[in-house]
Amino acid sequence: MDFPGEQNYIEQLSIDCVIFGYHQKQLKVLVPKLNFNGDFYALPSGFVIQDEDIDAAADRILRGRTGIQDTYIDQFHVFGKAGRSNETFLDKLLELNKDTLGEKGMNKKQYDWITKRFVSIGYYALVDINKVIPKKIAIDASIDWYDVRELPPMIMDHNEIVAKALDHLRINIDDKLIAFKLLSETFTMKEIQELYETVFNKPFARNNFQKKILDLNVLDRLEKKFTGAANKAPFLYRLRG
Amino acid sequence: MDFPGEQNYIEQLSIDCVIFGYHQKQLKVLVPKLNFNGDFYALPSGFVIQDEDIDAAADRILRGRTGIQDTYIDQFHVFGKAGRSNETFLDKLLELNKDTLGEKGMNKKQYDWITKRFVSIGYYALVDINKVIPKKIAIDASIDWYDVRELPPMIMDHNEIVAKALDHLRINIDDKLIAFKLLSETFTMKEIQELYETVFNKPFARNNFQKKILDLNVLDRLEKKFTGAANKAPFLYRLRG
DNA sequence: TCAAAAGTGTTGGGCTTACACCCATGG
DNA sequence: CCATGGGTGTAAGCCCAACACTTTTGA
Repeated sequence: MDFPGEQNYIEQLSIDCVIFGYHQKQLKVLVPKLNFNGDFYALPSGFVIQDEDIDAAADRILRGRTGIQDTYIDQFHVFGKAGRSNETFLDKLLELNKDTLGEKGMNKKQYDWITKRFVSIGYYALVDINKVIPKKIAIDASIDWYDVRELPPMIMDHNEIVAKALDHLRINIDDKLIAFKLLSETFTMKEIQELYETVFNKPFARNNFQKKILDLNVLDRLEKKFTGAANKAPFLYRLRG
Repeated sequence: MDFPGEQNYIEQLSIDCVIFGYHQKQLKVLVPKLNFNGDFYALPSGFVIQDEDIDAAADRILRGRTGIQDTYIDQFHVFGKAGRSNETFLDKLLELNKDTLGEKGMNKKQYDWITKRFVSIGYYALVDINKVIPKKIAIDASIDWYDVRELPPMIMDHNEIVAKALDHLRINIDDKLIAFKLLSETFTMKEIQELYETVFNKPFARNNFQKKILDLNVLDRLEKKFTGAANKAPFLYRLRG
């Protein structure tokens, strides 16, 4: 969430980003907490500048919180119910922040702008969580990775947006070869499998899974990875190209 | 395309509808021609009223040109390139309609509103072409069904929008059981097959196709259809439920 | 009785799934 | 040499594509 200030944005149109990461068998979503009294969590969001492609706006929002670009990001759904507005949450926020609001610098004009009914384009991005140093922007009190199954209650319909993003991730993970975007540059077969098992919340047979992934013909097999464990060392792989 | 007049619409946000019909082995799209000098074709479009769901807006636009509601309609993509504006086409239109423009009633304020950069949500709908009597609205000179492969050049990126809608129709036709929406209430297996062959532009084996469709378990077999032809009469089917 | 088109059966190949076995590794 | 976990092979079953055959219809 951005306070629009004097920026030349398209009105009543926003972009919400569901940024997925993966770490220790958990699928994670990057969620900032707003820098106000009260526990307000909101997806990384923003608006579209007048002379900016919507995809570029989504990239910009992603980059603002992660520093990442050139990863997978795609629109997946438009959220446009009639009553879809920041007003409810913002009034609650204002109520809890009467005293400090002057400092934070939201004026009446901004309030009117931001509390209109909004149509939001949902984007989801997949990032290598190790490459990301989450960045707070002005309105963030904190920004952290949360397990997709243990998200805090977020403002508006943001929890639904994540649920729908996860649906689309599942649908597209095989067709668009996007799973690898969640892993480091090199990874073992077991790591891919655990990622799949996390995303789909079900086990896969080890041998058949390996066959399926290798049959995609998009991985290069690299050297073995010696961990020191008393067992056969797994190969490392890397996405080709 | 609608001239916004005094309506309370969301600015810079439009909805474009690709309305598919099917007739005589042709997949058709409903395209109005604008009531101005010059050959301006544009998809049925409109804007979102402030207190209206975007889905309701799409329904309203569909209903306005077809009278149809309660059919399949769904958003499929947002078109939001930075330079996406009516200005180029509208200036050409104005140039060709200098003399009559006063009558048509577009004023400067409306011109400014309509020529801004627009983000458009693409919807596609599937209708039973026999149930539709295409309706001209004020700005239409005519409205007709065109073979999806022989569309006239349309304004802005509308030809691309149709191409993308067709992609989504192909992707969803099996999963969402939407093909039947393009047929009359009762139909023969051959008619379904011809529809599929038209949509995918390739032949299907008759016996295997029948098996596949019946295995969906969504059709009721009705009485036979006697056409008077000197051959076995095919069964009629109807979508169950 | 015949041609045309609809309905149904059957076979083979490819892909997925389940089970089994072998191999590398460090203690 | 053993436990552990990784890599690979194989057979069964399912799905889909191709071919074949039968049935119905009106001339």
